[in-house]
Amino acid sequence: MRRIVWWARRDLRLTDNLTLHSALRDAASVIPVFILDPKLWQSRKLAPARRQFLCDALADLDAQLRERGARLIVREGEPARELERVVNETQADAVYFHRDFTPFARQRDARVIAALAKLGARVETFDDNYLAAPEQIAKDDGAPYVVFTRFRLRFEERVGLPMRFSARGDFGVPPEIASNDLPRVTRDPRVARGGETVGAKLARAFVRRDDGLRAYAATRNDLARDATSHLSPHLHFGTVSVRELVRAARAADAGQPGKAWLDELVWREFYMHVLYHFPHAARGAFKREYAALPWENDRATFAAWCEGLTGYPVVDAALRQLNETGWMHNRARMIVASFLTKDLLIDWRWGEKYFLQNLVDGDVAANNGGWQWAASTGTDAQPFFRIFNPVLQGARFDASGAYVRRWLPELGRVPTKYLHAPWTMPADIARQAGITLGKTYPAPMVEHALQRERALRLYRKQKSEG
DNA sequence: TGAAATGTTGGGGCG
DNA sequence: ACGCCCCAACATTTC
Repeated sequence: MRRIVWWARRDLRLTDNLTLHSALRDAASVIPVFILDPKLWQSRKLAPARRQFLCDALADLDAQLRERGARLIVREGEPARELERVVNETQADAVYFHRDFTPFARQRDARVIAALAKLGARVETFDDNYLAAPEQIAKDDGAPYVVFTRFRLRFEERVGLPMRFSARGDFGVPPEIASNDLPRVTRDPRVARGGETVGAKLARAFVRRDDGLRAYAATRNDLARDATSHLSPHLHFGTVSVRELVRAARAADAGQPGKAWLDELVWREFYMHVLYHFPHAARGAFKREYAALPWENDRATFAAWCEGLTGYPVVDAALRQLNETGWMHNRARMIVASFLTKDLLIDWRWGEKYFLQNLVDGDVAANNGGWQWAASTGTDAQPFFRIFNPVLQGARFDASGAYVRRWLPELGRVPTKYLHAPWTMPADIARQAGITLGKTYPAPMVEHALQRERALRLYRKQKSEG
């Protein structure tokens, strides 16, 4: 009787899961395993919000498996070694898992495949959490794409309406092997709940609601409304199926706004594609002429950015939102990234790392792509002279000031007119609003106009020197 | 998926 | 009536 280990990673769901579907099809007994890699799990830098979301997802997965008479085996340790053990203990014939394309994951999986080959266990991998495999999209000459609009054209040619893979079948009798308890953390109610059950509800609501998918193009930049889908952490951990999302969005026939949202999924594909084909981008600038930009990298300045103490309200509100909830509005991500790189002259990789550690949806490929876009070092990035003005961005995308007031209650009584530039407030109004710059709220740590000029000089010089 | 600088136009005030 | 200036509004160019 055939036993197959389903090594669950970033596919923590039963619905429309190609790997699970294949295991149930091929085996009389399927053993779901999740491995906590101490390299990630024990890292002190891993934000509680991320931990919490993953714990939710594992608990939900286990609960669903129990309804099917199975359970989730949780192990902690080096993946290759733990899988060897599981295979030995269960006498499994094969291990199935989906491909993950980050450099770290590819190395890890190569070790796993080598270790299992020695044991004589069959390994099969599947492409599950992207719509297209990285090899599937290429120019006519076989080269990978580096420009989004061309990538999208080819993507639309090659990727139709995705299939659905059922999880029909029997898991068989759960093996009597050791499992760690499900990891638990103290829940913070400000952090989004994880898990397939929540993800499915969120997806359904977003596609159906009038202010969801149908309004996306018009509302997505409104910081206070926060009308984006919030599905990114679910996409990262695979607690929703990206194929299911495409089917649902297409079925909703939401016109142009729906297409704008589907485009965001294509960006996700594009950034994975780029990282896969250009691994050097994981470590530094995709555009090599910007590999050695002389960043100032002042540690105290960076700390102020992290804590949301820059003195620019829209920037500070965004960082506080991140620190308190593990989430940041996408428009705000662009604003703070522009500010870190072009106003504070700090290496985008510092910000990239901070995001990856603290965002619940922190995803190597999308995060790297986004930061390189903002820093103008990436594929199809914004040109270096596009520099966001944090005051104007605040006024445009948080016109009512509700976003800033929500995350910076100390500015609650500042009139909207001055909210995004409190240093311009006349003394008597500041007194009435209870603001003493430098005390109740920081004075701006840099002058935007000045820093903009410095950034322009820096990039221009670097570009000419190659 | 910018912003600032610079250029152009046209209406109104004024001598 | 006319030229001149000012400047807001809009357009274009530049970074």
